[in-house]
Amino acid sequence: MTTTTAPQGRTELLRPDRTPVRVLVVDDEAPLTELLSMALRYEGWEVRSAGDGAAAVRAARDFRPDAVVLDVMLPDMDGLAVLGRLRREYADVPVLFLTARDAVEDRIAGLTAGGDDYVTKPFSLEEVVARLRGLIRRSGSAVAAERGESTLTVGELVLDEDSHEVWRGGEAIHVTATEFELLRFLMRNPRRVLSKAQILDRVWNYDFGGQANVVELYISYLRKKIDAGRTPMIHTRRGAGYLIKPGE
Amino acid sequence: MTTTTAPQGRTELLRPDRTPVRVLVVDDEAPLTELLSMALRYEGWEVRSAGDGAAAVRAARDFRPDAVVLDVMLPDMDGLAVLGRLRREYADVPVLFLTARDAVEDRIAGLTAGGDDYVTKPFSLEEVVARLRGLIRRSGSAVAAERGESTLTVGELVLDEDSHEVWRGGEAIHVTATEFELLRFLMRNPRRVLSKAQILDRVWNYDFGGQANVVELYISYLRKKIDAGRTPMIHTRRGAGYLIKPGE
DNA sequence: CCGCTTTCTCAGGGAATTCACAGGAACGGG
DNA sequence: CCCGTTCCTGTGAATTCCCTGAGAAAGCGG
Repeated sequence: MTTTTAPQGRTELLRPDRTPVRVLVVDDEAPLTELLSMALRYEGWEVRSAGDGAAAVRAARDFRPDAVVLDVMLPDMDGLAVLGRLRREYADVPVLFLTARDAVEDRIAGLTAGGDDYVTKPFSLEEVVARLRGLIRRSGSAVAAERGESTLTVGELVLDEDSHEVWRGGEAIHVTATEFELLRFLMRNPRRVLSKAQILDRVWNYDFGGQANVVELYISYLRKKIDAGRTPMIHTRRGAGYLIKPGE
Repeated sequence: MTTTTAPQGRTELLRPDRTPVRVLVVDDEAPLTELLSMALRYEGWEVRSAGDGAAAVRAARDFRPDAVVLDVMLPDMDGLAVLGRLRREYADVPVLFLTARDAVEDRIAGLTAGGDDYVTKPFSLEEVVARLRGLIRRSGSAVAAERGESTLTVGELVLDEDSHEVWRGGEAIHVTATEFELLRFLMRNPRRVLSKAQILDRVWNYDFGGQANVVELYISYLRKKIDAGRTPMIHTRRGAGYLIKPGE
């Protein structure tokens, strides 16, 4: 697990009064709450967590979160009931739902109606963070410290989180879903070495049980697409990890 | 699964004093009220809700809505009675009726004579939002922040929300009701990936319990009509969803 | 009531993607 | 310069994801 602490500067989100964005995490599986809290704090956000619906409602009342991460399955009450309660006293807070993959079809119906969003378990932290950022950005409860629209830029490399498109120097590059998430993670941490363990933690689902060399493999894929011929932007720091930076 | 929909700026409606449009939702089924409120708030509107006729009249009195969504079947009094009361003290407010599909069509016909409109249950959120927009726009109680008329345009593709007509580069294209709503949703979010779940949520009726691959099917239909031969505007982002954008 | 349109399910086929494995290359310490 | 370690990448197989034809069911207009 990751232990770094510095938040990303580039697209940092802040509340209008320049204090950190506040996020409430509601899930009954403690390890998961822990994992999420760490990842969100890493974003520079203030995090509070609750293990059941009642606690969630209480927490919301005095914490006044800017966004909520809510497991649809809770021990005491249905996630939907919690949602109802939250919305009653706190109408506009955007919610990111967590749900089991196979529950999607039926229970999710209507959840994303209000502009909310959801992620299926098991998820990757990058996914959760990206979605949450989107929700907060769009809810208008936060102010983008810099107007970054929905794109990340590193040198001549541009990645659009809305359209899932990538360009290098104007030329469009096709990337697969996994490649996209890996590249997004790299680009959100330009010039910073990311270890393979860190990458696995953030980009792959938290229950991924495969070989650690998938990271090497996908770095290799990305290089073929991003760096092919040109001056390399993706660099290896032997024994440490990988980093991306502008090519010259 | 991806991204959420963002509030559409393009055709945003505001009151003459630049405050948000106000909508009163009257229905006795709480989950439905919830769903509607979420979707309407997401449009940037201010929403108040009431569970029965008496509450509705009371709410209208101090909320002064610009439009009302009114279930024709209410526990305490007939929707018609509510309408009467509302109209007595608040003559011009446009009303969108909600009615069961098999309800007597002629009674409704009379109701909508005055420029009101109705939607049958179960409805899709896209449908309700579109109708409500139409009502508000026509009632003159709101001012279009930008003059968007009633058409959506993406590249050479034009969709008229009033007449339900579609053209690509001048050539008229016939689309069915479902195809129209899907296309409208895509066009309201150009260049943004919409997940199949999101599309199901907004375009299909809220009680649709079918296979998620209807979305694939209807995308396929639309492509045959919109993209046939020409440069494609509808794109698949494998593992993420679909998006529409100008074809060059 | 009949025929046409529209909506939707089902299932097969095809293609893109993910991932394991393994041999070879590159690196760095001694 | 040698050797162990770390990293790179080709091959191929399994899996997932997507597309679409065929046809049943439901709706609509006359």
